[in-house]
Amino acid sequence: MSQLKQKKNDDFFSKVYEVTKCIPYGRITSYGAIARYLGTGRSARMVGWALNVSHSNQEFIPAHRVVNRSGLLTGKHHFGNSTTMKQLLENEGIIIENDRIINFEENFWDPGKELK
DNA sequence: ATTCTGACAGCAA
DNA sequence: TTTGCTGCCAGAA
Repeated sequence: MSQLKQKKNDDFFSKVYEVTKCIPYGRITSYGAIARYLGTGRSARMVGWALNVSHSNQEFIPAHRVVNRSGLLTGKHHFGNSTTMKQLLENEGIIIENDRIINFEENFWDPGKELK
């Protein structure tokens, strides 16, 4: 099955998926937090990139729980409809206004702190 | 092989 | 204060 194309366990991406899937219900985190947890440090962009390809993953990635450090739903447009991400988060008890999470710090979930 | 982009973050002016 | 530029790493053209 063309495993030749498969990288070595997706290394970086697999970690991003794992952490993202570990985000508890009603919790949210930031790209930088995940990137920092992965050890990539400031390459938070890669986290977003990984989530971008997360659609290729058969597993459901709660990418809607991942936002930028400002709590802004930057990638909402990637959920099909711009309102999908907002609906999902609100469904989990996250308060969103103007595509921004109001209780961001309250429900913030730090992988490096929670998972460790 | 080189160049550009990308769901960010940090720092400078 | 706000605005904008650079830096980060990895993948696609």
